[in-house]
Amino acid sequence: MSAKDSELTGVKEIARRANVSRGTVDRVIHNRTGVSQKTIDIVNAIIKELDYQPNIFARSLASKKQVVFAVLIPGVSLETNYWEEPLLGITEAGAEISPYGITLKKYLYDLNDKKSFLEQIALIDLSTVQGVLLAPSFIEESEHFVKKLESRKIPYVFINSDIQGHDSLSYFGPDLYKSGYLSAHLMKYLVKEGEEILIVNISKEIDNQHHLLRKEEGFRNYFIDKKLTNPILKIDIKQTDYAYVSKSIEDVLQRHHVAAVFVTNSRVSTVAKYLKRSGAANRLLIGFDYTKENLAYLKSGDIDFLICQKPREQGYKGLMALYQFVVHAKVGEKNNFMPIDIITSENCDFYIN
Amino acid sequence: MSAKDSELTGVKEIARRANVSRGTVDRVIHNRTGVSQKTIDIVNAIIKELDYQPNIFARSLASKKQVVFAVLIPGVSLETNYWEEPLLGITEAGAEISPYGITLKKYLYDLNDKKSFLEQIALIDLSTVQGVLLAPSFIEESEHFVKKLESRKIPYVFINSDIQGHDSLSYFGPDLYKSGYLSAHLMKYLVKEGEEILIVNISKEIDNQHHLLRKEEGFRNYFIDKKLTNPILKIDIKQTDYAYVSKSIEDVLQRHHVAAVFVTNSRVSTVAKYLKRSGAANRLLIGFDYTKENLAYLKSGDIDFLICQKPREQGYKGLMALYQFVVHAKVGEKNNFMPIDIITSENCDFYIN
DNA sequence: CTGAAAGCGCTTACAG
DNA sequence: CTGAAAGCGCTTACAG
Repeated sequence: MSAKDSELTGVKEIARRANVSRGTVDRVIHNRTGVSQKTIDIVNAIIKELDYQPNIFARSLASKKQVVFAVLIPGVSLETNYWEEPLLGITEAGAEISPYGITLKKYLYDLNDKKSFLEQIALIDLSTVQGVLLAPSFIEESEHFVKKLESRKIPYVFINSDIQGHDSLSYFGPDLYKSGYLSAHLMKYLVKEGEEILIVNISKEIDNQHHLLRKEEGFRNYFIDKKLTNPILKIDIKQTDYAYVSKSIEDVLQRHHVAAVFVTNSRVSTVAKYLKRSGAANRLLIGFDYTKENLAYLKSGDIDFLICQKPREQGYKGLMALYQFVVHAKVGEKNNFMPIDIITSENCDFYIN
Repeated sequence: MSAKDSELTGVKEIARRANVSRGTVDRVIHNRTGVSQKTIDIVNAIIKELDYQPNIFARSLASKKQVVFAVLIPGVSLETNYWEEPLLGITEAGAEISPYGITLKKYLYDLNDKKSFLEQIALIDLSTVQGVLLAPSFIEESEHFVKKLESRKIPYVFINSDIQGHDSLSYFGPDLYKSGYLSAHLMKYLVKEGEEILIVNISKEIDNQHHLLRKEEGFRNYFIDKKLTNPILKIDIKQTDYAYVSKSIEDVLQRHHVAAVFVTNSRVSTVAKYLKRSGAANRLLIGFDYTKENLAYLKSGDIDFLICQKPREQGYKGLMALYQFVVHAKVGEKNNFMPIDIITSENCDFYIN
């Protein structure tokens, strides 16, 4: 009956048309070895002609293969609980896709310790992993790692910060440059002409590619673009403990009359603590991220603005993108910049990451 | 071999233990008729004991049933493109779950026309629908409709506004009361003691259960809670065209010295237009939603604050909740209140719904 | 009220 | 390099 035309799809039909067995079609579909080039070409032509879409239910049912994704991000540190949020998003997405046979393996490193990053990488058995979600905090080491992934054709997604020039599936995170630029825009409202502004980078690992520097660049360029004349000072603080940070800030403040401070990451609470204790809290203070400590200082008025970029959503969407690609062969946008939220003491109670 | 212990799961094992056929187990699982109570009890006991989780791949593969969800929301109207956003979120979620055999049928009604709501409902063939996502804009009519859904055991999810006391699967949308309350909190910063404030409700269909009134209530209660003495006026405008709205506002402004205006929905742009034209734009103005028109008036300074509540996310998450329930039998949170975003001319460029 | 058999669209050994 | 057969865990008729 011609009604059977509607069945003209699927592996069986491809096999029929190509005059081969279903097993051979399967081999071609999965690029397995042991098929003559001639057969490969014939089968592929038919696949294309039919616009064949595999039935993922049947596929998953038949191949009892588990899909494993490795997640490589910082753990929560003493100084900041920022990474709680991305992890929550990742866990949420993981729960959603677990019915489809996806398993997550989490590798948490210490943001203050490059060695721990390498250690965690060493723990990942790439032969058992179908995709990687990672925050490439240490540029050089990350580049080395993703090259290894590329050579094994394991897809990977960046979150939180990006490394250009690599073959990542996609990126979910802030537009670092723009978030610095927006911070400067806010700053403009807060300082008067000619008043001095201090940029503070706090991280044990500031090399010349560090993502904090992208924010700084955006910040500075706003002032250049708008032809503003405020002097901009900056310090790189390479220890993260309170004693060291406060000492560093103190040094600058003694020598300069600083009206406003811009801290390029979530460690702004450490600065707020110092300003408050030293009685210098009337200085304006802008920083990043909705951590517990930052929130407290925001509410007490010691931090004026926090810039937030949906850390939870970064994790959620990053993992989903990996899933869509690996399971459904769907490729989404490569660069996915999160909205830049401005949090003040007025709306912070209503903010959800 | 005892290694086979690991297979002790699935329909086959249940059937073996219950001494019945797999067909009978299937009947019990799906509450189909034609099984003796005794058999039902035995099988259910074993299901519970085994904590049986059906394999959704096998299920979908075997039962070629398509799942259809009906989506009942307002279409874009002349006065506001607000509903573009929820629809985008719904479409996005729909694309994600379409590989799992889910189809969407969209029924768009006119927010200004109760009749169109009923007409769209009449178009929905409930016998072909496994779930409904709806914005219950007209309370009474919605209640009638969801009662019908309940009697047919069709699950449904509310977005944008909620109706209490019904058996909805869940709600995704603003906490209306709180968004009014927050608006008042903002308002407090903007007006001086004793200055008059005007509340404006604009809708063709304001009955005494209308969701705009919940926002008004929140707004008023803030002033009561904080013991603020500002006189609060209010008008209900039951036509949405510019001529009518402007006339209504004009009437009030001539008789009262109003310092600030609070419009309880996205039609704030109509008010902004009037205030601007009449040269009264120095009055403070707060309203709702990130529509094209509102954005323009926000940028020009005629609207001071917009309250937004993630319309796209409402649609996306609402549909996903329906999917999780119908396909995976997963029940999520019942009440899902969206974050309340405050948009100003400063951060509006970075806001994404 | 119940069972036996076929089938959903793939993949996986195994045999050649 | 290729094919025939069995099987993944369910559901669907059909027969009784």
